[in-house]
Amino acid sequence: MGRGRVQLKRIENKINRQVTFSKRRAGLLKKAHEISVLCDAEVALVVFSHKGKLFEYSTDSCMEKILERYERYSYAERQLIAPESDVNTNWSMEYNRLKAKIELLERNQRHYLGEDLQAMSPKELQNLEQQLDTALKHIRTRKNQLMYESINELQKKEKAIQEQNSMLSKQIKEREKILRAQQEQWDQQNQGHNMPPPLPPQQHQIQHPYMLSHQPSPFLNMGLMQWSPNEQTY
Amino acid sequence: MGRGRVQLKRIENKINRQVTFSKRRAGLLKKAHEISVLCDAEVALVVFSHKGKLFEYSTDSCMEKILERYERYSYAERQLIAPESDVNTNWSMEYNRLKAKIELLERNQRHYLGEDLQAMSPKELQNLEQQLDTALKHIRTRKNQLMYESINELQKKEKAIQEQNSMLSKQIKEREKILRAQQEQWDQQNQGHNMPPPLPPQQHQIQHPYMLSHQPSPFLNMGLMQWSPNEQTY
DNA sequence: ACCTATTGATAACG
DNA sequence: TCGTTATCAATAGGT
Repeated sequence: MGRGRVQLKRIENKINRQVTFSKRRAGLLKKAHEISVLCDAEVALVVFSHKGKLFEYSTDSCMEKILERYERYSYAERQLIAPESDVNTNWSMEYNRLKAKIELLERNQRHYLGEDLQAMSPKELQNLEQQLDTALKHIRTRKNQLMYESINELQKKEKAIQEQNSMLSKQIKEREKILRAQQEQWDQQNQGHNMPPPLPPQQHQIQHPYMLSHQPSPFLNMGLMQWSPNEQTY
Repeated sequence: MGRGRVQLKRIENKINRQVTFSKRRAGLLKKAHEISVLCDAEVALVVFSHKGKLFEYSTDSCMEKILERYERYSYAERQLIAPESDVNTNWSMEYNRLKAKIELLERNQRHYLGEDLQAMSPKELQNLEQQLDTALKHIRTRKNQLMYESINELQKKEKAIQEQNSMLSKQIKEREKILRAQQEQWDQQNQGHNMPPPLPPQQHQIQHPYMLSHQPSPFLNMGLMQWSPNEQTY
C-alpha cells in the first residue's frame, strides 16, 4: 500500500526503516485494538524496535494476565517450562542452590583450615592431608621465588650503590685536594695578617645513598617470617 | 475497509464476528510479520479468540525469549516507577550478596589448594603458609588419633582372640584325652574282631576365630597411605 | 508532520 | 471456510 510495492525484506535505509516502523507500529497497534474490540478477543502485542525500545498493546491493559494465560496454554500445549511466569520459583530455586553451594564451600574451608575434622573418615583425612601438603609445596615454591627475586634486586641495588659510593669518594678526594691547594695559597697571601684560618678539611662521613632513598623489600615487612630451612621446596 | 464503514464496537452477529475474526487475525499476523522483517523489530503477538483458542506470532518463533525480554524490560520500568519495590529488590540484593560470597569462598579455596598464587603479596603468602601448616598439624593429629584408636582396638581383639584360642586348645586336649580313653576301652572290648579301627586322633588345625568374623580396620583400605614418620604430630 | 497516489485489507455476499 | 469484489484504510515516498 502506498506508492509502489514493498519487498518483504529488511529496509536498509535507516531513515526509511525508522519512518516505516513508526507508521506500521501505529497501524499494528490500532488493528490489534480493533480485533480485540470487534471480535471480543484477548490480544497481547509486544514490539521491540531495532534500537530496543518497547511498545506494547494488550486488551484491557492487563498484559500480565494475558501472558500468564498464554504460558498456561502453551505449557499445556507443548509441555514446556514457563520461564518468566514463575520467576519466583526460579529465584527461590536459584537461591537455595547458592545457599547449598556456600554451605559446601564453607565446610571445605573449615576442613582446609584443619577444623571440624571429627566427622571425616580416615580416607578423607588422608586425601585432605595430601591436598594440603601439595598446596603447601606450591605456596613455598612461590614464596621462595619471590624471595629470590627480592634478593636479586637487592644485590643489584647494592652493586649500584657501591659504584656510586666509590665515585663520591673520588669526588671528595678531589675537592680536598683543591681545598688544600687553596689553603696553601691563602696562607702565602695572608702571612702576618691576623685572619681566622680556614676550617680544617672535614672528615667526610660518606653516607650510603641507598639509605636515603630505598624502599624496603616487601620481605622486610613480614614480621614473624621464618625461612624454615627444613621445609623442602620444589 | 470493505463495503461500508465499521463502528469500533463488538460485532453482535456471531457469524459475522467469527468471520471478521478470522480475516483480521490473518491480517494482524501478516502485519506483525511484516513490521518484524521490514523494520528489524522483535514482535510477539498473542491472540485468544472469544472461544479461548490461541493464535500467536513471534519473530523468529522464539516467543519465550521475547516475553522474557519483555518481563525484564517492564520490570526495569516498574523499578523506575517504584524504586522502593519490596521483595524483588531484596532478592536481587541478596542474590548479588550470595554471588559475591561464593566468589570470595572460591578464591580462598583456590589459595588453600595452592592455586592462583601469582597475585598474592609475600605477606599474604606467609599467612597462608602458616594457616595451612597449622591445618596440616591438626589433620595429622586427628589422623594419628584415629590410627591409635584403631591399633588399640586391634590389640584388644588380639588379646581376646588369644584367650579364646587357649581355651579352645584346652578343650581340644580334653577331648583327645576322652577319645584316647574310649579307644583303649574299645580295643579291650573288641579284641580279635576284624573291625576297622577308629580314626586316629586328628591334628586339629586351630583356626583363628578372628579371621572368620573380623571386619578390617578402616586404615587397611587407605591404599597409598603413608605413615610419614618424619611428619610431626602434636 | 503532512500529503496523496497507490496498494493492501476486508465487509458483504455467494 | 473460500472466492469475489466494492470499498475504504494503510502507507511509501515525497515535501
